[in-house]
Parts: sequence; C-alpha cells; structure tokens
Amino acid sequence: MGRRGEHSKLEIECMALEAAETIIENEGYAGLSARKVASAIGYTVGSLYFVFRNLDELLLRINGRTLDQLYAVLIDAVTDCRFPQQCVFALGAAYVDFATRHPHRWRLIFEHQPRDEDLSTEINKEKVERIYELVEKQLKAIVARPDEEIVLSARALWNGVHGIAAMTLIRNPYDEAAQSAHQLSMNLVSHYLTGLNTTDFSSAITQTAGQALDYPK
Amino acid sequence: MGRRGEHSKLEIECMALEAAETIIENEGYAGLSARKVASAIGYTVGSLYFVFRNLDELLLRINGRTLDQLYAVLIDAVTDCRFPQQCVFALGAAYVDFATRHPHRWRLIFEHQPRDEDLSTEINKEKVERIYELVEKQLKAIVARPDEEIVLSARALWNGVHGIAAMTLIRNPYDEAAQSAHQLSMNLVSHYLTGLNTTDFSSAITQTAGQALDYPK
DNA sequence: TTTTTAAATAAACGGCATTTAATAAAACAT
DNA sequence: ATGTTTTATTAAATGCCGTTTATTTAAAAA
Repeated sequence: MGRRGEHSKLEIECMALEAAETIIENEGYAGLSARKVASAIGYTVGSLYFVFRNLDELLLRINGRTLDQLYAVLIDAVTDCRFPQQCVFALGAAYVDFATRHPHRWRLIFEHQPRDEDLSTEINKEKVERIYELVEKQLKAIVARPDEEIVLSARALWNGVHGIAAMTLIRNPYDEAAQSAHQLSMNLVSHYLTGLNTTDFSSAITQTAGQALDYPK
Repeated sequence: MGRRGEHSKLEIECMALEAAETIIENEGYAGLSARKVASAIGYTVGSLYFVFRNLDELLLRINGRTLDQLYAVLIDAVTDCRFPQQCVFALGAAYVDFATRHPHRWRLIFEHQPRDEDLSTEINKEKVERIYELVEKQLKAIVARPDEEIVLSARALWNGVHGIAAMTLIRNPYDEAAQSAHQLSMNLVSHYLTGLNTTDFSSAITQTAGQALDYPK
C-alpha cells in the first residue's frame, strides 16, 4: 500500500518511542527489535527507517527522554529539602529510587553506545551535565571551595552514588536492591560530606594526597 | 570430516576462550560472534557447542577469568603499600587502571546478564565477594567498627570507585579517561576516609542520619 | 577386518537490522 | 476530469546472527 496519511511523521515517531519504551521497561534491551516496535504501532519495519536513521538513533532518543524524566525527579527531590546536606541525601535517594524503578531504561543510558561515530555521543551530554550541576549547587552551599574543586567533588560523589545503584541493581531482586542501595548511598554521602567538611584546606590535601597519605606515586 | 583428535576438549575450550577474549578486547562485545570465535581457532561453529552450552556460558567463563586477573592486580596493589589508608588509595588506583586498560572486558563483567536463569548468576559471585573483602580488610585496619558496618562501608566506598570508573569510561578517549578517573577516585577515597575517621559513633550516625541531618523519611 | 563410537562438519531454521525496489494513495498541474 | 509527480508504505531481498539437526569421517574397539 502507499501513503495512508493516518499519522504524521511526528506522530509515528512519538508512537514508536513510546512503544519501544514499554518494551524495554518490560523486557529490557534484549527484548527489543525493530520488528517488534513496528508491529506494536501497526506498521512494518520499513516505516521505522522512514522516521529514524537506524535503531541506534531510536535508542538515543529514548535515552534522552529517560534523562529528562530523571532530571525532573531530581529537581522534585531538591524542592522539598531545607538544608544543602539534606538536599544531597535527597538527590542520592531519588537517583537510586529512579534506577530501581526503571532498571532497564536506566541501564540503557549507560550501556548503549552507538556504532556510528557521528555526534551521537554528544547529543545527550548536556542532559547529563545538568544533573552534575544540581549536585554542584548543593556542595557550593555546604563548603566554600574554588569552582574547580566543587566540580571535581560533585563528579566524584555523584559517580559514587551511580556506582552504588549500578552494582546493587546488577543482580538483585527489586525490593532487596532498592533497600540496599538506599543504605549504601546514605553511608557514602554521609561519610563523604563529613570528610569534605572536615578537610580544611581540601584543595591542598586533594592535590597532595599522595604525599600526605603516603600514596604511591 | 570427523574426529581429528588434534586437540582435546579442554584445549579447544581454552583456545576458544582466548580467541574470544582477544576479539572482545579489540572490538568489544558487539564485535563478538560464535562464528568468529570458531573460525579464529580453526573450527566451525558446531564445535563451540560441543564445549559450551551456548554463548552465554562462554561469556560467563570469560568474565570469571577477567575477575581473576582483576583480583591478581588488586592483590599486587596491596602488597607494596605500608599503611591501610595508602592501601585503599592503591586499590582504587589499581581498579581504575585495570578498567581503563581493558574497558571492553571490564564492562562485560557488569553488562552481560545471561538469559538462562540457572545458577549462572551465582557462578562468579565469590570472585566479586573476594574483592570487597580486600577493601574490608583495609577499612578494619583504619577504624574500629562492628563487622556489619565495615562490610557496609566497604561496599559503599568500592561501589563508589566502580561508579567513577564506569562513568569516566563511558565516553572518553583512553588517556583522558584514565587521568580523570584517577583524580576522581582519589577525591572520593580521600574525603570518604576522612569522614569515616572523623565520625566517632559512626554506626549511630549512619543509622540515624535521617534525623541527624534532617534526611527526609 | 568389521563394527562401534565420537569428533567435526555442513546445512538448515528462524530471527535480526538494514536496504531495495515496487506500489498505491494523495497532491498537484493541466 | 485527467495525467503526472510526490511520497508514505510495504514486500521482498541481503547478509548477518545463535542454535539445532543430520551427516560424515577418523579413530578406537571388537
């Protein structure tokens, strides 16, 4: 058949993204296929390639949407917290929560790497950067340090929270994972912030931690 | 052709593992295929299924070997460090180093999850646990805390270091990634250990951090 | 020497992503 | 109203893939 004109290109794109998200949410990336997405929206495979260059592009778009949702959740988490320390805890808890609630989509963000070089990688870079900035803002309110060090610390701490979510989710049943991850996240954030607050000339110590703590060159 | 008897079953298994490792090391998991492994060792696909139940099993075996290598590297890292704090830094540095040197094989450990339920998951569990114990040992030498808390803290800190390696490696060129990861790992370990040392009645604080720091229930 | 056994293969199956050529409906021009 | 051009859509083809099956053949056993 030819043009039905039932849905616009943009509508098909949206339908495909939603269908794919549902499949991934339920069965994970392994359960996804172009054919499955197409039939879920009542079209044939070919039509997908009329809207997306390839599956990689579709996945990239899905990751973009997931990152948007994640950001919204994190924004929400920092709206009802009073003190910056409390806010960092809340951010960690919200992140772990999101990861355990949508494990497949969350993992896809980090595990999918497109084969085409292109600018594909860069596309969602800002959406990730935004999240780091949420943490930086809180750290700035906790300790007075040069911007450079705030950026470094936010990355270190947030990557840490991410690692907890990642390792906990790898092989654990839903509820168990969520509980364990929360406990670990709290432990990490708590000790890290204490350490950050305690260290007076932090930048000096961080840069010379090797000598100070007898770190091997 | 029929039985050549040129290689024993065990020899073929070993050859296949090595060939697969090379492919993954160079091209990543995406570049691996049963046919490619088979032809690399001068056999046809069918022979692989005479030795492994399926590709999942082969990958599981590879991950086991990678975990063994990683453990060896970490053991090595703690042999030439004098003080426990220094040892934790050394462990983190060695981990980050291994991850950046073998990104594809390292990622495979965490990203490959077999479809067969089986006990497959459990197979490498000990090899992961062993690593946490290395960290626990050092933490025990740093602070006097109940075992339960040591275990929790080792997991939190180590997952944190893992997260740094993971996030840094996702999209960064080799050298850049390695340098950045080292810096972040140092920052995280440094502040975390300071915090752990500073907190006197840590178990009390960790368990009641919610109230203490006004953490949202 | 014949029979059995087991190693190894070739070929097949169904599925996949992606590309190609064919088709038919709409939009446009006359 | 008619013919022509677009363009949305599909069916089919290509070349991979993991896995299974039946078949061949060399060695071991009889």
